Amino acid sequence: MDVTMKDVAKLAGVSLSTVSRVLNDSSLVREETAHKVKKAVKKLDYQINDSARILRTNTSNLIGVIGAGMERPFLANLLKGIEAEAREKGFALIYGDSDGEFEKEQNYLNIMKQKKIDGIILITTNYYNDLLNIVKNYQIPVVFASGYISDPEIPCVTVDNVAAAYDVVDYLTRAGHKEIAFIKGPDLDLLASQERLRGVKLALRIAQLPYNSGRFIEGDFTFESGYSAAEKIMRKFPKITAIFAFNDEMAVGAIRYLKENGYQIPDDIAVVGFDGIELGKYTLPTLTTIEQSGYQLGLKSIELLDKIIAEEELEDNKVFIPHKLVVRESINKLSAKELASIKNKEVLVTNN
Amino acid sequence: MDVTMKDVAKLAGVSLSTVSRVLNDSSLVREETAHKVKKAVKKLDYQINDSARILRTNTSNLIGVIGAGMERPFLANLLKGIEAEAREKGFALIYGDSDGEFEKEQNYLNIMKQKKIDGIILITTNYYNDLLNIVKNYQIPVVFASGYISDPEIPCVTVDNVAAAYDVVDYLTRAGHKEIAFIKGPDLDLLASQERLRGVKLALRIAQLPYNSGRFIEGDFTFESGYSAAEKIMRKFPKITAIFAFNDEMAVGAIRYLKENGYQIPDDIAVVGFDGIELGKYTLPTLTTIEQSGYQLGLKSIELLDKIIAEEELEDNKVFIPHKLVVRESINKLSAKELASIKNKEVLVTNN
DNA sequence: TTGTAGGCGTTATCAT
DNA sequence: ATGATAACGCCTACAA
Repeated sequence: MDVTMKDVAKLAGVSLSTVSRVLNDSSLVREETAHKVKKAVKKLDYQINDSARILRTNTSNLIGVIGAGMERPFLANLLKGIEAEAREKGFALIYGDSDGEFEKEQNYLNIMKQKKIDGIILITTNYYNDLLNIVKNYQIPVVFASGYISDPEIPCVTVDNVAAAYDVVDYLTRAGHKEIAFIKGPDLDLLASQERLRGVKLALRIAQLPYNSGRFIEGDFTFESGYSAAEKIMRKFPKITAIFAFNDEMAVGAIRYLKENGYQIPDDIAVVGFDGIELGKYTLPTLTTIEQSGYQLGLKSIELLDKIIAEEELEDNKVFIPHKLVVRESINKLSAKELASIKNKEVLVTNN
Repeated sequence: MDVTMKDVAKLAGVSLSTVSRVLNDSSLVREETAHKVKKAVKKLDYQINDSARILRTNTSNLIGVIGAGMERPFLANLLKGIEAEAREKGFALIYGDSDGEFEKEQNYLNIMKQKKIDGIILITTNYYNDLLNIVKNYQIPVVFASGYISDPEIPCVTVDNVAAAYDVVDYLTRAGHKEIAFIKGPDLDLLASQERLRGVKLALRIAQLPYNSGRFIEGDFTFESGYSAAEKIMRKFPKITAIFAFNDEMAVGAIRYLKENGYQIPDDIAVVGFDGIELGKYTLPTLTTIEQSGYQLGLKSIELLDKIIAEEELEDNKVFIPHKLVVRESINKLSAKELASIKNKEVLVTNN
């Protein structure tokens, strides 16, 4: 078997407890003794047995992450942010993908509980309401990182999807677009996509444009679904002048369809995405989009979770990360005057 | 504290060992007793304490994954494949990103050892030689999933990078391209990028074209590096007719530069990528590339690792996943006759 | 078929 | 300042 504290104690000529004290930097140990122990640790290349420690202390320095569709660039960066900040704070990560299925989510929740995780980050949108109950029951610190959770007990970190979607439509209408179609996310997505929908509706109402549910085509956040949604849109609504896709991949898929079929972007059709993934800077035309940082989202999620685990007082358990509309080639820019009218507009959208 | 086996035993009116037997489906337990126990388990919502089990059995059903740059679409899919197959086989995942830094890799290796992982998957290319030594020392089953490892003791799963890169250049030369430039990976990447380089050199030699190291521009697998590499290439080698980028993102970055500067693709410049990420089907022009499945790569890696953990006899500890050259709009297709000359060619490249 | 008891490697509570 | 000892929750001989 592996080297244990016992071996270290023997080599250093001290007792088990002393070794333990040294390893946990207890102050009540003579420097000389500590030195002996450390030497023995190094010599034997001793590694602590985490299971034994966890069994005894009931704290694991382990954070569980349950996600879905994490191969999407935005979410891949989210995971990267989570990992980096977790490492920084001394946590290791248990990672599971739920494919958006409730059963798998439950399953991972159980596994993670069995491993005595200190906290959990949920990046999942379909059955979050059902999850909420389980999670509350489990009494494990949790942070949602996939949208706004209205339950006041549940901490979450997210972009302000309503405001961001509002900004997009607001910009488009001020640029003169009256006939806009939308590629929304899956109806199963109860968070981000629904929130963006609300932002869109709000902006349409303010601009006194009609809300026509037929113009919202369902996609699933893939290139392919953006492509085929664009096809549907142009067939059903040939008079459309702008398309707002609820993520960048769908927007890129739509652009491919449009260009393939002879539409000029932005002159015939303006296209806007959401997320601000790197790709958007390298398409032709480059992609106008809502820029938000997945990495930042991940980082903030761990930060919040860490505070909850440490039982610190929270300022707020709802955290928003910044976003901004980045206007690139896929839409026509507003004139300076038109732009000013936006800058001065009153804040119409609040965070709920 | 949580519910333990003791509580279950008491409620079911049996002893601890009986409960343990039931939970591990030992055959030596009366069905009736088993039923009682299971009822108690359900009633109390008992969850095993994994740390205690691991401490006792010294096996964790935990697999460690150390990667770098996992936000790249190909690698994100690799992780997805790993996760799916690991779950299928009853493993949970500990995931760590090394940023390609040796120190972080070492660090995670230690952490994972402390957690008594059953095996480890390494997706890292920079210092793999240094890692090898540590890993061998640790005596933990390992699989490399990022390139061919020549050390016969070390299992790995990978695409045949040499053959694939050869295929690309072979196709280009037969299509008449004599002036080809390359966007390679980081020189620090000691695996995939180096192997592709070898495939390229081989094909150039066979085609009796000169090898000119100046025509290999270093990139880092990002869009941005592809863009700026293309810029360098066109400035230094205006007579170039084809660019082969060692991954799809760099190819897309290059395409953006070329189109932005008035080059027609493929007529002025042909462009080929590597990986076959989904995006390549939606660019304009669509991207010619080597298609390999990251998901499949992940799946096979776990499959192999699982066999090693179970101490099954291996057919081979070097596993190759399939690849194929997918010709899309970014290069001109070969005529049927030219194509035939490839199909009939003798296999010039072997797997080492 | 079931129960008893010892031990996995730590930490924490007592003494000393 | 250090050491002996009892848990933590589980598995597994061995005994019954």
